[in-house]
Amino acid sequence: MQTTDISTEPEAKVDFILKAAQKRLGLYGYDKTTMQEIASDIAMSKAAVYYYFPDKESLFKAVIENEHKEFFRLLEQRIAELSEADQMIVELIELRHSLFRKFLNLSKFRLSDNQKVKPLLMGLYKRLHEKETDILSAIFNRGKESGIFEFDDATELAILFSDLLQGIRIMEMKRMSSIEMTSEENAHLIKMIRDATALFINGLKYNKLLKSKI
Amino acid sequence: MQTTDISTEPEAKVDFILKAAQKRLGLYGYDKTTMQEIASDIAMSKAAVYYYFPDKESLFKAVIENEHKEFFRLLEQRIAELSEADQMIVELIELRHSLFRKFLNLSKFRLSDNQKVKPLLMGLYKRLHEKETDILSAIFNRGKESGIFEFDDATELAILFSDLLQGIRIMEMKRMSSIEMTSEENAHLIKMIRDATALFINGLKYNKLLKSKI
DNA sequence: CTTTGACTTTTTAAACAAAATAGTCAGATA
DNA sequence: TATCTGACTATTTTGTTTAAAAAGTCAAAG
Repeated sequence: MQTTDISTEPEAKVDFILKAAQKRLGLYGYDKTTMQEIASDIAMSKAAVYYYFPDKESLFKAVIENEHKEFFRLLEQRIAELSEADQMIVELIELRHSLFRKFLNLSKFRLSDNQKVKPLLMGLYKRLHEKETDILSAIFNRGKESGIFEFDDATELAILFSDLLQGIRIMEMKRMSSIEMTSEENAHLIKMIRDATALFINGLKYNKLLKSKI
Repeated sequence: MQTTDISTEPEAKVDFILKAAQKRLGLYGYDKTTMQEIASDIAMSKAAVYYYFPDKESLFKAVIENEHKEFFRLLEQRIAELSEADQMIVELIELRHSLFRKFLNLSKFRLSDNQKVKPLLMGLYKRLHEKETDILSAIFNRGKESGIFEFDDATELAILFSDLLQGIRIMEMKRMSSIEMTSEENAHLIKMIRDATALFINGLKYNKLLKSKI
C-alpha cells in the first residue's frame, strides 16, 4: 500500500492524503480502514493527517466528493462531444458504472454499516443522485426537442431511470458470492444495465412514434 | 389479535394456525413474533402448535409458501382471461405489488435480520423469482408470437424485468421514513412500477417496429 | 389423536471489562 | 510561522460473562 514519495507543496499534500485514503476506502470501506493505516501508507504520522483534516469523517467525505466531482467533470466533457440524446444516456451509464465499481464496498453497506456513517453516505449519495437526475432530465428534454423522445415529466422520468439502474446494481450485488466482484459478475451487471437502458430508450422512442401517428 | 373460534376438523386446524402466524409475520416479522403469541392468539397452548409444526421455521415457511401459491393461483386465473401479452404483464405487476405489501416487513430485512432466517427467506424468494420469471418468459414469448414484441432471449428479458421491479421496490423502501409505509409512499411506488412497466413494454414494441421496417 | 403444564435447551439481551481506534496537545523541527 | 511528532486521553468496538426470554420436548391426561 506504500505510495511513492511525498510532495512538499502545501496544497499537494492534501491531495496526497486524499489519494491514500481513497485507495483504502475503495478497497475496504469506512470501518475497515484506520487513520493510522492511511498515515503509514504515505509515511506520515497520524497526527500529521489530523493537521490537514479535522476528523475521519471529513477526510472520507472529501474523498467521495472528489470522486463525484471528477465523475461529473468527465461526464459533461464527454456529453459535450455528442449530439444525440440516446448516445448521451449510453455515455452516462458507462461512466456511472466505473464510479460504482470504484466505490463498490461503500455500496455494500450491509457489512460494516456503521450507523454513524450512514447519514454521511446517504447525504452524499443523495447529492450524486440529484445531480445525476438533473443531467438526465436535461438529456431527456433535449431528446424531446430534437424529436426522438416523448414523455410527460422529465424529472420524474429521470428519477425513475436512476432508481432503476441503482436497483439493478443492488439486485446483482445480492447475487454476488463474496465481498469481491468477479469479472464475470461485472460483465453480467454491465450487460443488464445496457439492456435495460436500451429498452428504456426505445420505450421513449415508441412513445414518440405513437404521438406522431395521431 | 384474538381470532374467532377454533375449528375442530384436523385439516382446518393447520390452516387456522397458518392464518394466525401470517398475521403476526406480516405485521412484525420473524424475530418479533413468538410461538407463544401465535398460540395465545388462537387460544391454543404452545405445545399444541408444535404438534402440527415441527419448529418455528417450518411454520413460517409454510405461511410464505401458502401466500406464494395463492399469488400464482390468482395470477394464472387472471391471465387466462386475457388475450394480449401487454395486458398480462400489467396484471402481473399489480398482483405482485399486493403480495409485496402483504409481506413488507419481510422485505425490510435490515431490521431483525436474523442470520439464520436469511437463507430460508432467500430460498423462498429465489423460488418465487424463478416461477415469476418463468411466467414472464411465457408472456414475452406469446407477445413475440402474436407480433407485438421483439427481443432475443425471453429468459434473460424476464430476469431483467423482474430484477428491475424488485430494484424499484428496494429503492423506494430506502426512502421510506419509518418502518411503516404510508399510503402516499405506496401510491408513489405503484406509480413508478407502472411507469417503468409501460416504458419496458413500449421498448419491446419499438424493437418489433424496427425489425418490421428492415 | 390431540392437548397440556412443566420441563430442558438454546438463543437473545444486558452488563461489564479489555482492546483498538479516534482524536488532542505540548513541544520539536525546518 | 507552518508543519510535524510521540505520547497522551477519550471514545468506540469487541469479547466475555450472566440473566432473561424464547424455542423446543415430553410424560401424562382428556
